[in-house]
Amino acid sequence: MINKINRPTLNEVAQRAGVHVSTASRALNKNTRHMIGNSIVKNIEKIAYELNYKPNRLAQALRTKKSNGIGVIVPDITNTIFSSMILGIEKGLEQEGYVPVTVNMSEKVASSTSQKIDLLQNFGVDGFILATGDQPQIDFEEIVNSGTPIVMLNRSSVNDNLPCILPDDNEGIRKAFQHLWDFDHRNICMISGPRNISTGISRSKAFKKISSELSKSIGKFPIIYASSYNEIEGEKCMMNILENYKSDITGIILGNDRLAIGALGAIKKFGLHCPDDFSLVGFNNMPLTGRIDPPLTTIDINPYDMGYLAAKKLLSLLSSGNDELGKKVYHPVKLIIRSSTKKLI
Amino acid sequence: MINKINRPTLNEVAQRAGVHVSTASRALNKNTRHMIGNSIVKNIEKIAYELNYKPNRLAQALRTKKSNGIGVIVPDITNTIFSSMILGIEKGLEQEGYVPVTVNMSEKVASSTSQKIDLLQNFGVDGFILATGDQPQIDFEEIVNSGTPIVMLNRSSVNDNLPCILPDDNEGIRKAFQHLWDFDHRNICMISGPRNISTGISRSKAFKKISSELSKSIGKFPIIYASSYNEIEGEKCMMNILENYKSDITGIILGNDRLAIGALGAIKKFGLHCPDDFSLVGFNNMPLTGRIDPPLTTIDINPYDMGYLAAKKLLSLLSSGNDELGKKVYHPVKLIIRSSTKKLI
DNA sequence: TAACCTTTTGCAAACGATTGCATAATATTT
DNA sequence: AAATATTATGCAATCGTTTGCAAAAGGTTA
Repeated sequence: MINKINRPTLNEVAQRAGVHVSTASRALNKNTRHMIGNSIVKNIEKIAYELNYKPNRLAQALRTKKSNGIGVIVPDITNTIFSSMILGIEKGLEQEGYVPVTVNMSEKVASSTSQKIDLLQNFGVDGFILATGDQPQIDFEEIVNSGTPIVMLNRSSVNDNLPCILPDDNEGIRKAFQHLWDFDHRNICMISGPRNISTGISRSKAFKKISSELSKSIGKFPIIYASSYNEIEGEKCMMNILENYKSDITGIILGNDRLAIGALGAIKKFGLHCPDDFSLVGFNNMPLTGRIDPPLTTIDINPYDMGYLAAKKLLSLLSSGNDELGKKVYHPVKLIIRSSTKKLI
Repeated sequence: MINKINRPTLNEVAQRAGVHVSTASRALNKNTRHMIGNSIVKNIEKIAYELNYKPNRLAQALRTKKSNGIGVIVPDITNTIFSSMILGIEKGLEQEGYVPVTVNMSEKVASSTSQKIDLLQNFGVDGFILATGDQPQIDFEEIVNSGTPIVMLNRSSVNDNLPCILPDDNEGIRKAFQHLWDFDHRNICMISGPRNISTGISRSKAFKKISSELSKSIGKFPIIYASSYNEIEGEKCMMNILENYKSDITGIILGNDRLAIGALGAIKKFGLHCPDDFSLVGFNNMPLTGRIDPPLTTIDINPYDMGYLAAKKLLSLLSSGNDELGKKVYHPVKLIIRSSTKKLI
């Protein structure tokens, strides 16, 4: 019923130029242009331009098995961390003519991730960037089981056989911890993200490692695990601390900023004050964290750059097949000191 | 060099079943299944399942000129308003097997929007949802100039010949205004979004209309235009008010929440207080606006629902060709009263 | 001038599905 | 039983590109 636009085809261009379609194809393609006589190339180019000819990517993809599309899977597009990553990916891909095709995992679980991968494969994507947040034990390489290259973003692969771009959680937690330590805090606790999410695991692990290194047995360093990465959980966990550890704890490192925002709420509700009573350090440096009360000290992970890097890594995999950038890249993080931390008096 | 997975083709399925590929095609297609003998259909289905056959969408799209992809263009994916819309779109499309292919406009301008449209058309998308933020005078219908249906989201079309889903800006501003009025504010000003963005235009227009209706010449109702929708501009505009209108103005309606957050910063810097000295009403109900200091009174536009609606509208256009839902849909908005507004003493 | 390269172009087969048309097989009517 | 209608299947073209191979045209060498 709805008839689509009749974009000019290569055939039409060829006919106007009085040549065979294959000649036109070669003339318009950088790698085969040299096979065709110079004046003919010029003529075909002129006609293609006049007709505003654009190759049909579907037909190209079908023939060449190369779609110039990259499948991107993120857990939640409304989380600015991930949307910034997508922006970086888009930027990184566009120079080579690739386009990200993004799908969202929102509420669904493991089984559905492979469905999404399936869907994207049916669209003929040339590669994947997976920033899924779920259990690290799923082996995506097996799911894709083909030569289609994969880059993991913001999470590591199950048996380290896929390249990945990760925030340097270890350094981030170290900087957060050191910052509190420098402010004379000795009883520092962590409200960590869930144990079934890769960053939840790595950040709490880093906390354990660094606290044991730095403390030399002075101080207490409990970890409380939130069951998900949101404000409500942050508030709940902070309540727990206020009720059980109140007398000791003065410094708190949060698994991400959303937990920190929730914790801030709990402190306020309890009639206490940040940073006077508690110093808090978040993670991620989400937008607006500098605008809340108090402006949050946090770890900046630069998700845009991470996305950009992931794109570049994937492109290098696509062109060369081998990955010059190394398997695992820990992306540097920065401590952003604002007003939620204070020197202990 | 990289060899893609050999997904089973329809031909393979057909061969195993001992039938011709066309028979297999018809057997697997709902609309043609009745043409094929029952036992053969069963057998083909069984084999297709065993081989995990999935049709190659590229080939399908090439043949049928229907890709099941919907092109979505948004101005900024990192803005939660738009990412929520995308989520809604995704949800709305998925029941019919359509998938959104989203591209971002970020820094680029008009000329580039048509480039993106071009790109998406080369991917063979069946329809467009355009949530671009730029000048309303661009006629997208002309750019697409074909039967490909378009739905505008969050902005209206140049000559009202495209269906669109818009937040009910008029109602939103009315509710904001009425709320301040009920709190005895009589000198109410607006810090509006830029004049070259559709919501900037419609919201300031609504403010003018409602202020003149409601005031009966009591009070002052100036409008200040921000040059873009961000915190820095909000701060700048608020500074302007603090310096020039300080003595009169007590209520302020902001073009969006980001402007409101900036304004809040300016008030603090000036040593004044919200809501004691100024009552502020934002627009959009962005995440976290309930967590800042003070929690922001704002207008909720429910971008997820808007995206969902846009998807449904597009689907109805695709299937029937005519748009039962009406050309222009104003999506209802809600006043969310928090703590940035206060009764004038 | 014959023999042999090079360079330039066209032919036709792919890629993996869909679909109008023809035909074979079966069922129904007369 | 013949004629006709119905149902089930196969054939082959098609969508718009790309690409291996063949062939033609022109140039060089002996």
